Amino acid sequence: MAEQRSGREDPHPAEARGEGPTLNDVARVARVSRQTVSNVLNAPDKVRTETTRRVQQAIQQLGYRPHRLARNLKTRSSRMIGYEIARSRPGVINPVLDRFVHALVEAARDDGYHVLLFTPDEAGQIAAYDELVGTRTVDGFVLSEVNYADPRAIALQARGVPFVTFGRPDVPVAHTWIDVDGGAGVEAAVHHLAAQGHQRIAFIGWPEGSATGDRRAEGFGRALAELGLDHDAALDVRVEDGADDGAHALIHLLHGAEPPTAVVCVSDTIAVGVLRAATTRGLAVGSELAVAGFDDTPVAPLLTPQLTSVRQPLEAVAQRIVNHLTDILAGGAGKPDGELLAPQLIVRASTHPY
Amino acid sequence: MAEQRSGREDPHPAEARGEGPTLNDVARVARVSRQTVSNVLNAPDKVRTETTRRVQQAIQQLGYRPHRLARNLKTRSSRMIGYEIARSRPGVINPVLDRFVHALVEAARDDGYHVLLFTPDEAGQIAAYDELVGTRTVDGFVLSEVNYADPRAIALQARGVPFVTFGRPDVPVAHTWIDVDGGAGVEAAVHHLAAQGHQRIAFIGWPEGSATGDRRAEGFGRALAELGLDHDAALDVRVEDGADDGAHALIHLLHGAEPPTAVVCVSDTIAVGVLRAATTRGLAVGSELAVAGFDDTPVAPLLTPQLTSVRQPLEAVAQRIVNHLTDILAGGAGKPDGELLAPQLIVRASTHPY
DNA sequence: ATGAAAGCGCTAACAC
DNA sequence: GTGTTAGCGCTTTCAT
Repeated sequence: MAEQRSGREDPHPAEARGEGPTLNDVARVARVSRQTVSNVLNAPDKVRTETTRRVQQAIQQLGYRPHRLARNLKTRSSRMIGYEIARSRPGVINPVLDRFVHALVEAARDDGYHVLLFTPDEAGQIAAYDELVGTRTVDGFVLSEVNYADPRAIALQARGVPFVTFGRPDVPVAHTWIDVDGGAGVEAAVHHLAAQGHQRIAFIGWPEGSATGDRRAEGFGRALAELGLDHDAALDVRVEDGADDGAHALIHLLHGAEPPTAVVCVSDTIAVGVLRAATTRGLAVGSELAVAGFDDTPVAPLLTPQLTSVRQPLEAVAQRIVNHLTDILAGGAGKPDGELLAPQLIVRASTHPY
Repeated sequence: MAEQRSGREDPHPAEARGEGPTLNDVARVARVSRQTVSNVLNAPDKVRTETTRRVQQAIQQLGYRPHRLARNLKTRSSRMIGYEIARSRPGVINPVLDRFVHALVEAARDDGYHVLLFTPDEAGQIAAYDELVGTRTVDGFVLSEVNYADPRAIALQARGVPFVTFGRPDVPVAHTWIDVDGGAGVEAAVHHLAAQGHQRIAFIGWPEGSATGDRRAEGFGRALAELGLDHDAALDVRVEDGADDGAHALIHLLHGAEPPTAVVCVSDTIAVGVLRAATTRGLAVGSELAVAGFDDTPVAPLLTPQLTSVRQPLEAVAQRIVNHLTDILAGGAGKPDGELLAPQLIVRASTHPY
């Protein structure tokens, strides 16, 4: 027998649909209206304690969970953060993925967001970002490995899409960023080596043009100046990011008129090559030649000797990035802002003379 | 002046809302109904060419993109695949994250899905899966590193949630899985070593109880049997997954009555330790002691000497997993099914006598 | 404090 | 082929 009109009763109770229970089901069981249930969930102080209790119980009993899509459609937000996962390059130890992404996911979760991974297709990198924004699949982005004039940052900026970068722009602050002071990391390594008595300290960096690499290189120059050491151009070399490149660089350095007794590398990958070349040449790493790397990748403690390396506080970076981004998404924007975090030198046997 | 009533005209054109254009806007511009626009997008053959053209042009002109949330709410699917990202353990090289996750994202994208990353909170691992399913945030899951009687697989199975695993269950097929034949990988390594003339070949595996580890160990026994070699219990040891553990294991092996001339390791992490211990003892790896690892992690080619290792076809695994999962999600289920892929031995200097 | 009504943007039935 | 009519499950005015 049909109801006396009036749609009071939900014509499609959950059980009948083979789906989970809805707000309606909860409301019916708790004998309140839908909105009251919604209020219990989203504005608890608007509801009387007794009512709240009854609703909570109904929720419990039915195993109700709000339908995220429905909520998001109404709210006009996906509560999703996009992160582009880079293709892994063979022969290069990805310094970021493992720790950083996990930290990102954890931080996002604590702020009520999820992380959506994506990777560009033939349509191109920017198109991938546009697609995600256009379909409102994500609310904002986290960019890592940003470089000077990063095309992604420029595009997102132009479109007014919220994002925070891991890495800072060169222009005066235009968007919010978090970065690790790579220069300070190299500085710390050089000071550490000088404290061990080293006078001829070399730096093997990346070719000019990468923001990250250039700033680390600057730290090298700064440290030498602070220590009153000569900045010998012959001891400041640039190679691609590969172990073989590092090995060749070391051999080249050793062939110089006044070879270095210590080497700071811009990456662990390069340091691996340096270690190998040194060992091959019969140099005792640690005592005869000190070597430091950068990023403290998982292999650093596994090498022989264990590699001294500059560790980035990736967990803190991820945490701050998510905090800033969720702030922006919550509308509590404030001006774009930057934050520079300090890295930490992890000293191991490769820079110990004993 | 107000419209003559009748809601024919959308009272909220896109420009007025500061949001992107909607189906309505496109329909208005193309002078067709909403439904026709929807058909152009979802059932092109239902629409006349001429109409299609006009609609396409309107879409173009407005820069329209379907609102994913709205579509998903209607279709009752999120087109999202959940993947639990494991916390990175220090000192262990994660063999999976980098290549596998990227491949997963790429494969999912090609099938019209996105990958959502998550990690459990205090509520517990299974609770995290339940939450995602309950809120209908994801349509299904990919599980990696599954073990015997994996609690996640059991829980999802019980709830009827679609999922595919990387790794196979021990019980007769209950769900769809893809796996790499680890035993065959170890077998290949042993055969390769035997071909080099080695007779005393050792295996350093993980403690019993891990599906992956046990199967790799079985491959060792199988290979010895095939080669007619003795399965000397003293040459078949089990340690935790760490470089130090590998180093200790090798030292222990070398102290035996009849030490091995070759060692196959269940992981690259262990192999790193073996390499280190061998070098420390003055053993020439390659000629005096051959060493093989497993997983061909990014460090394998960076070690000295370069490490022979068994490489898993992670890209193919991801591809197959996503294909199966999207099939299931599309309703074209079929019976649960398994697929075993062959790994490939990458031979490098650590097992070469010259 | 609670309830009724409206509608987010889309697709699925069903008419025409 | 195309348009009309209903919602998907939720939140948000606005009454009460």
